[in-house]
Amino acid sequence: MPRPTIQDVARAAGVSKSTVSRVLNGVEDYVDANTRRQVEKAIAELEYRPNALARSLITKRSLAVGLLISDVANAFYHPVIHGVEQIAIEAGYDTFLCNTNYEVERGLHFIRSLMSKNVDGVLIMSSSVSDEWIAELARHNVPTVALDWKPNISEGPLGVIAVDFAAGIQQAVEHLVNLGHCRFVHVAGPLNLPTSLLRYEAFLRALAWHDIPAADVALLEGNLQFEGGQRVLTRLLELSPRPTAVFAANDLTALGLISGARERGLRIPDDLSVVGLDDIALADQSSPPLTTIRLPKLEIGRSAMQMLLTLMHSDGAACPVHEALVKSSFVERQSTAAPRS
Amino acid sequence: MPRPTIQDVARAAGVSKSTVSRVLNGVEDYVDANTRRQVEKAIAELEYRPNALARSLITKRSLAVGLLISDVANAFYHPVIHGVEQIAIEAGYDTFLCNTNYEVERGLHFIRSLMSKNVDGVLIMSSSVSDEWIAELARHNVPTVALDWKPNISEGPLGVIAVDFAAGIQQAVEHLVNLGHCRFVHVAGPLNLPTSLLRYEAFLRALAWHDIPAADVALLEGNLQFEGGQRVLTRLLELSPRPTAVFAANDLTALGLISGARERGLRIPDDLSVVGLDDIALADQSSPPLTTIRLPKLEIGRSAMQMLLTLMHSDGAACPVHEALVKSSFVERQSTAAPRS
DNA sequence: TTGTATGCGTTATCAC
DNA sequence: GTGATAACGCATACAA
Repeated sequence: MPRPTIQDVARAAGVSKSTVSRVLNGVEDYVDANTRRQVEKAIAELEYRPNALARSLITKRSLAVGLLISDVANAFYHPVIHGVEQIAIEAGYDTFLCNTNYEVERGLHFIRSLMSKNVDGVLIMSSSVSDEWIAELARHNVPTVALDWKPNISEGPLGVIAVDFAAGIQQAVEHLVNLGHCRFVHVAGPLNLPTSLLRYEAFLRALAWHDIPAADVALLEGNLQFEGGQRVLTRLLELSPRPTAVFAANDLTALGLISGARERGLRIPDDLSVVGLDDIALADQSSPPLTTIRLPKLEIGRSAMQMLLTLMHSDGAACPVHEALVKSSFVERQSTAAPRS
Repeated sequence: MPRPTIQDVARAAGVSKSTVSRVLNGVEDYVDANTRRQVEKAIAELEYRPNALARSLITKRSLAVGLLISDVANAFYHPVIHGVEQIAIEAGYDTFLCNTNYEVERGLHFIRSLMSKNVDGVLIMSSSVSDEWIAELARHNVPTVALDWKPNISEGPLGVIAVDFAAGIQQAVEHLVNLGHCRFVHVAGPLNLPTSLLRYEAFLRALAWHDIPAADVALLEGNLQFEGGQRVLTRLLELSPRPTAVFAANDLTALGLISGARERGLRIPDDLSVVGLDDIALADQSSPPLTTIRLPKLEIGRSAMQMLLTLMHSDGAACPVHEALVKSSFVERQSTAAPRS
């Protein structure tokens, strides 16, 4: 037996489809109390549920949004996802979670799939935003909010959650310099991502402020993942002179570095100070607990979804690109100490 | 400008909708090579993408499946999700990932939402499967595969991935007994879940095999989460006589126990041996690395999706409930040792 | 207050 | 090979 349709309900209640439709969406549309009860009874008995496809085919809205992230296994996204879902559920929206797996191609596939399913908006919380994604969405006028993306468009249903890394990085650098460090490395994310360079430059600026020249800071490329950190440690050890402090583009990389260091018998923080970025849950459970720069992850998720709601509801009005700024802050734990030498 | 429809393409190519539809789904349906190129050109120029809603409204298939899990933040699910997506993508299916947040109500909401979106099947990889969910899906004939669920129905488009905990638990118990332990605790998941009792009973049976009476093994209730493990440690310490070894229902709980123990100055494994279950990625990065029982997580995801494909394609044929068994195995690391006393 | 008719964007069943 | 035309399940303008 196939699922009952609105027609079946109408028959069972002895009314027409439109009447059923009215009690279904019944806001202000007056329908007689008696017939309403008839219809509700029929709905309950048949366990009727409206077909969301048919409905959104005609209303042009699906009460659903897409949420793209790079990797569910990356703990950074967990509070973000949670924050998004909090607001979404409150507002009656379903969220489709899509794992891009750090692949541009995969993300594009999801975006097309989401659009073909008429989602009302898309959240791109992936650290590896592709301009191509945004372009595709903008061209089709789909409300979109992206995390940490430099808008090169100034108009449309677009929003950006910008992260002010500078503040936290400043404090971290001050901390390291005060400890007496003077040879640094930055292990960046993939260098083709704009955000990778932004973090690196903020690091350089903060160091310059303390009269440390760019020449004293090496740059290595990681992949924002744990095993990337492990791997890159080998190359870090080949650096000469050996750096005493490393700033990783994210906590996962930092934890990978620590793990790799331990395997080689190095002691953290005595032989190497490590600073991460994100402050994922793991950061203070690791050993040693990770000194890091905290991003307000739950808030990022919440305000992104909030902003998306605004965009979706300000239907069509040609608005400028929305922007929100969230701040970072420094968290001192035990993966940093004065250099030994 | 709204998204172009099949009609727009037809006009642009100077043909009818039907022809466009043919090249779209073009299997072996003969369409003149010339007109085909005309149509493809128009499609490319308009960047036309078929509306998945309208399509599945008539085909009754959406090429999408729902994937319910308890919590994206629980690392156990990451390889499972990955495995599901591997097979799904291969087969051309999209997956909708839904976070039940360990709440029955939320899961039910998702299931209804998925059904109303005409998903072709549902995967319930949540550790807290509700019979109500399965009933709802079965009643509407939606192909479903559940993890670790005791079927009380014998027919329908249903599949079960059963986990053989016994083997791994046996080995773990043997390991502990050989070390000289004789006073045990089990920190279970929520006791209203059937799977919680199954693990507990398997533990008791394995101990009985070594002539350890049920009286010597205490039972505490956790919640399968890290902080639950931390919390329950307090109650563990109040036990008298103090147990020397604890078997946790999952790794998260075990890691929470270890974290709680460390806070109170206990040393693991000297003061307390801890065995987990799952073997999540974190397990061998923790300190000390966690002795645990490994579940083949990727395989669980892969075979679940594989089974779902089978169910979805064996359309309507009244088949018995499919069942697959995956095995557990013991992994010795460093959170277990001989008791001190 | 309720019913009828039309259309959303597809695929499917016919004719041609 | 190709083009009308009828569904699919629903919402909605309009008529009653």
